[in-house]
Amino acid sequence: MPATKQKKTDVLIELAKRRGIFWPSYEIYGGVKGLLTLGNVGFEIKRRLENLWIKYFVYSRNFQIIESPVIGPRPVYVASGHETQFTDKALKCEKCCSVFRADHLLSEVGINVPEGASLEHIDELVAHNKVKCPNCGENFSKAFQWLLMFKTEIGVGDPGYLRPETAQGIFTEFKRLYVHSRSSLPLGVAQIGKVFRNEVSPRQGPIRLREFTIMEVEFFFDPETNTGPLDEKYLEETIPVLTAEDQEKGFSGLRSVKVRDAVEKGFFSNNWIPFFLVLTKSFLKALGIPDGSYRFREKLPSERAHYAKQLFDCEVLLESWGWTEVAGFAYRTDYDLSGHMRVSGEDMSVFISSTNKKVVPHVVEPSFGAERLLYALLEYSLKIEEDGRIYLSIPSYLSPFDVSVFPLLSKPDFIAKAKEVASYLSDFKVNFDDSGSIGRRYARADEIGIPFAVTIDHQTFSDDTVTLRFRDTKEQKRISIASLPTELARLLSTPKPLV
RNA sequence: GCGGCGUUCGUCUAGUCUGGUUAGGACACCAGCCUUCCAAGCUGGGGAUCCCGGGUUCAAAUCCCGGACGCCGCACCA
Repeated sequence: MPATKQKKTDVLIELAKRRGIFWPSYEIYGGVKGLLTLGNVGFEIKRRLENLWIKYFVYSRNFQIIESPVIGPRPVYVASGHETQFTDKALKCEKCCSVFRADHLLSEVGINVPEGASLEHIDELVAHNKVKCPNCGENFSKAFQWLLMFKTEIGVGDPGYLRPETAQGIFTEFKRLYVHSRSSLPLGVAQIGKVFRNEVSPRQGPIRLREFTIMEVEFFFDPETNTGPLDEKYLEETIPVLTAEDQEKGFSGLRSVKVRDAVEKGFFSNNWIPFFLVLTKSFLKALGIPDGSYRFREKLPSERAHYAKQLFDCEVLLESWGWTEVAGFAYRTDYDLSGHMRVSGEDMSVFISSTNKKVVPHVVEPSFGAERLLYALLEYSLKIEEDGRIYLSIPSYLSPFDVSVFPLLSKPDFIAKAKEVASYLSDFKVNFDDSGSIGRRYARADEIGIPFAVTIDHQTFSDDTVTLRFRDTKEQKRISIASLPTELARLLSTPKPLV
């Protein structure tokens, strides 16, 4: 089948394996669902995507950014509510091995399971009511915890968990972080790192992973005094929204909402959420994800995480997986800090001088999935032309190399000169390639999205000029070697956030 | 986890139904020649535990059983 007729997803997954963007991990042992290895190319694109996120969500707001441990002791996830909320009690049939959620199964046969019922209590209910497997009618083995967090042991015998979100590593350090920001609110603290979720049955290839990278900000504020930004430029922005109300009426598209109107109508539970939505809009633009291809969907009460009072997902439209969550925006109120106060006994409240009150700060959390954004970026940059040419039209500042340097001919004098130019450009990440023909080298570079190519040709030897080729148009211009650094720096500069 | 379908060089695949040569091809890759700008050509080369384990058979990529992984539905997705 010609590439032009194939699904983008298939072309992209094939390209990803072939050229070192990403592939399933542990293939020599048969592979493990939901685990992915990023190759040389994928690693660099993801790292640049993370750096761009930091520029937008950390540096531009003067937030802190920290790195906390991946492993947490059990009390952290007792306080956060994950140990009870992120766990299901399950029953497994002794004969056919079907697994059921205990509370769902028992309530289906008319038995009410109290919140937080122990495993022993569930076993008693099953035995007393003679509940059998609905598949084959056999007995169940003892009820067990179906834990969506990966459990581990710290030292000998101390239970711990791999974090399912980076947030708790910020909440637990809040007292110190607050001091570091001169004991003042509002305060934003960001973190980028791996998180772990033991999904029952991950599907959707690179989209649903058991281990992935979260980029998130915990934004602490006093709901009484820090009511959110009100500058004109921000209020005049529009954002694509699908409201809970629309969804209940069966509407599934998006509507463009002016921030000022939504704020005046009190649509958002606080004014920081729309601020982060507008910032996200400008971030997605910098990733090359076009308007109309993403929306902010308000989650229905039944879909919300246990900690969230209001929750929006940012969803990007993908060819194979439809509207796909790439970011979440949660109003976590004082749920987490209060939880840690209760369990640890530490006071997490702060004193607000203007109101003369002690408050536990409230939190708004924008949280992004890096691998999903990477995938969306790749899918939207993948171009498949009629003649079979495949290239990634990645924004220059996110590409895996800054520039290629090629000799026009694979002859010693051309190669030596090309190496000299490559080393002159050592402030950039250079892809040097002298194998095959020049056309082949351009094609290879285009395929992984390298935006510019410098070619040493015959004229170079007489006047120290080279050709500079542009990936998307294949056009070339002649430029002196001496002016390359300045010109490349200009072409590779990153855009700035809208707000 | 359940049901259906699938898994063969780096990639895509032929072969499997109907067991029987050194598992064939295309593209990619490497070396050399050629080459004054877009995957050209010529010559040569390296590449496959046929997903894994077990069984049937004189003989298994091929048939049977179990498992892993993938896709599609169901369930699950704080």
